[in-house]
Amino acid sequence: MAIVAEEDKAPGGRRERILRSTIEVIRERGFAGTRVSDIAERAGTSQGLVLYHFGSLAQALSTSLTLLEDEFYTELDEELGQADGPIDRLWHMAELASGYGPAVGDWRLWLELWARAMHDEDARQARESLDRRWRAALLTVIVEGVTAGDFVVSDPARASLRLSALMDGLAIQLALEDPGMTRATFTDLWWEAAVLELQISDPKRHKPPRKRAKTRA
Amino acid sequence: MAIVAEEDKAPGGRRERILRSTIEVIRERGFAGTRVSDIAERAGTSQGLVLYHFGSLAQALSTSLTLLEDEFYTELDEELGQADGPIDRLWHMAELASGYGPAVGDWRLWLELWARAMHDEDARQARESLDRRWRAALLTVIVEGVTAGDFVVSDPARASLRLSALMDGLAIQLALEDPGMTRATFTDLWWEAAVLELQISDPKRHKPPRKRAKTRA
DNA sequence: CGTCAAACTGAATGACCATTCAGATGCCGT
DNA sequence: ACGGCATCTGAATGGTCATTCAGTTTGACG
Repeated sequence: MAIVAEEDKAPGGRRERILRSTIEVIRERGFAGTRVSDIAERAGTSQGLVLYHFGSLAQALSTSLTLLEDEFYTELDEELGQADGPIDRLWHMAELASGYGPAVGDWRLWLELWARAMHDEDARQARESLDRRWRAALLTVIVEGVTAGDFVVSDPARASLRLSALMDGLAIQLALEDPGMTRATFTDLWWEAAVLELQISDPKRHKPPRKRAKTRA
Repeated sequence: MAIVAEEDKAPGGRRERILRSTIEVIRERGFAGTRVSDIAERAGTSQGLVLYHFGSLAQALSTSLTLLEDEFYTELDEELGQADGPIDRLWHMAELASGYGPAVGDWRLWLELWARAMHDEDARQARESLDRRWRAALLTVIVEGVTAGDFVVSDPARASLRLSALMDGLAIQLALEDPGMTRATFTDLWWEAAVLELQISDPKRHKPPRKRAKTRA
């Protein structure tokens, strides 16, 4: 009889489980604080297996980054698909970024990634790719809105660059739990800037009701 | 005859020298990559001395943070004292942040600090204090400008929060050497946002000539 | 000079960890 | 039932540090 721990629910088997655990540990302890033994313990396996699958801790860390990218992309597409119309989609992005989903708004992980990107090539690429993707999504929404006549901007690229930078900046305070910064303040401040920057003429439909509240892992 | 290495120019003796070296090493290798031996080597002393003065690596790291704070404050006051009038002062802050001076615009160090702040109490306090100070300075300038009639803002606190967040966000790209982000773009994008946010009516005196170009350490 | 404390050194010491390894254990095809 | 391969384990192994320590140098002060 094969012994199957009840934790083994997730598809993908042990290997993927280890990757997920790796991300969780990084989130909690940071890249620098992540040990092979932490990962193994979290995944419910032996240290040996982690190394068996990934060869080294460094490899395990960077492989987990690509899993993170996948989840980011998936979440982004999925969530943006639900909104219709530029204004709605823009609002949805603000919510996502404020920590709504499991991957996109996971700012503690983001801070870790930024710091690591300065010293590690894989991290550098991962963050650049993630960032590019996010900014592209924002740009798309903006262009869409301009076409539809909802937004008025002279330079959409500039606007998306600035609005995404603003998000990052606000996110730092959010991640660091700065007194005076909450998810609500985050979306509030950002949305106000967006309204200004994009000259949103009809921002009446501001706060559509939230949908699900679950958070994976 | 006392042997004085020519490096010993800096006042404050060995102890302070070690702290400076510590900051330099953190800047280059990050908190996680900083070893006692790196610090000792950089400072031209033995490992033993580092521990003699600070007791532990962790203590050396956090003590160096307070030196960093001091330099930050000094630089900020000094630089802001040079500008006159709110618009000028605001522009000066943009320049400072873009990496003009040695401490304030040292964004790689900032990213390191943010990441460490999530796991280390001393770092958390240092960054919060630094951040508070910076935002307070910005707020002061804004209020000054409102009083003088140069700016028009309904909520100065909100404005300063948003403008400093934007700086942080742009700074990330600068620190990470994102293609398409330079010091010039940084000040450009930020200034444009400031003009919009503060309704600067007379932004004619945009780019006063730079002064000195030297960089400490 | 001589003494004493502070500053300083460099060679142990020992802890912590990634990595290796010798071997279980399960599984699949025959 | 059996060979063979992938998966998996836990106990070594060894390297990399922070930290300790026994002792040397320096400088101030009598």
